[in-house]
Amino acid sequence: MSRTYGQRVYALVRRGPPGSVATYGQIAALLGNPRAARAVAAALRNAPNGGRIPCHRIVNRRGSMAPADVFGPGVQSALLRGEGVVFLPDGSVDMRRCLWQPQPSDLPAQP
DNA sequence: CGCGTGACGTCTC
DNA sequence: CGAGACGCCACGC
Repeated sequence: MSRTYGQRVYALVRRGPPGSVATYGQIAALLGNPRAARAVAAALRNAPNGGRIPCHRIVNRRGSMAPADVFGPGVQSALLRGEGVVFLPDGSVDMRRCLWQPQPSDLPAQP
């Protein structure tokens, strides 16, 4: 089945555990293209929330989250806080502590 | 069917 | 070390 880039992104994002966050570039790199961070964002932008995709766990490389217009005013930060994500005084996520570290076992099997 | 835009990141000068 | 250009995918017009 020809899976679109978004489908692969969704599958990987779904593996992200609560309390941890991942970056666009990280997902793209895991897919094999570290320069496809924008593609990840494009896919998540149209990600079907009905598919239970924790798109709110994806933040940028600096730990800043997407504009409030995307999810809502302070919604993403509230969701992350509810999961136990640690925030820094400047309002960004503490990547040093909450960055998702995927193990080989958590990654999809290699065809 | 083609161009421009957008939740980004890496590479090059 | 800083700024600029390119790359990737999906969607709207």
